[in-house]
Amino acid sequence: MAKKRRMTKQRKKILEVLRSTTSHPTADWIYEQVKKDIPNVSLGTIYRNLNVLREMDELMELNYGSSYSRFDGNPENHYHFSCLECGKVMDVEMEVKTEMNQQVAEKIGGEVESHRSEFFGYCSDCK
Amino acid sequence: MAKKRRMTKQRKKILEVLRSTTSHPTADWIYEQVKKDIPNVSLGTIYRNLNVLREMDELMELNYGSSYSRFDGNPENHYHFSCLECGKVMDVEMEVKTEMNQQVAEKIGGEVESHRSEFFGYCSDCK
DNA sequence: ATAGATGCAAAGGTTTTGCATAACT
DNA sequence: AGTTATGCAAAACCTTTGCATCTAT
Repeated sequence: MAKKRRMTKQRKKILEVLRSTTSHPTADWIYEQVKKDIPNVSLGTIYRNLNVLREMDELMELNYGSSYSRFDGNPENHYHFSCLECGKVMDVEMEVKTEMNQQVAEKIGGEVESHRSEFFGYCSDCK
Repeated sequence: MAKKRRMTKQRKKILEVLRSTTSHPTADWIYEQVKKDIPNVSLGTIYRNLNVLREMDELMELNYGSSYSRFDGNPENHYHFSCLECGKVMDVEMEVKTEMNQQVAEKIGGEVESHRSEFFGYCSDCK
């Protein structure tokens, strides 16, 4: 059976930070924000909680190209756009094409639960 | 101007390994294969060449979730399926929906050059 | 001849972990 | 009380890099 989860002040604050931005922050940025409230929080705690929260489907982990992950506090499935110039990652407000899942399931002869898409190009500032 | 590239035996062998499989191998797996022919090849050379080959658009780098990259010797844009049970990554033989790029460009007010999609679920062996 | 590539080993940056202690429920 | 989480620091992990040497063109 699943483990019981406690809502510690660290975990609560991490979620709060994630929910209050649409900037898809890195673990380190989250660490810096949480430290403002809980000065002696450790990076290990940030990583442990990000993993727990991902298992709880409270966030999405993104990793496109860069050597570090970014985290998205919006657990609803949605698409992302990544600027090739400035590296910014933004949400795309477009409905997810779930019908593609069925098409792929037929192609591979398996079951498809979800998909993710990332778009690459130049944002309005950089183009 | 772009650098001149040499076709060393290491680079040639790495490409050969990549082209001869559809298994989306890791750098380490490629290293093991190349070592069979060139026993004293170094991992650094594998990584350097994978980066060069990516710049030359001879391969695609994939990084979904896991902590290490996988490489795809098929440089044509195509979709991938990743099995949540066994971790296998396979190509999806379906045409890329390029019309989505334009839709996203309008949403974000920028330019979109490409997109990639990964489908998640259970393959025919695991479902 | 010479710019580009290699091998080796060390360094790099991100993420995970062991352990003793603290704190939710 | 009991078990889950934290802080700290060390370790793990994948990838990159410096440097002397080699090699493709």
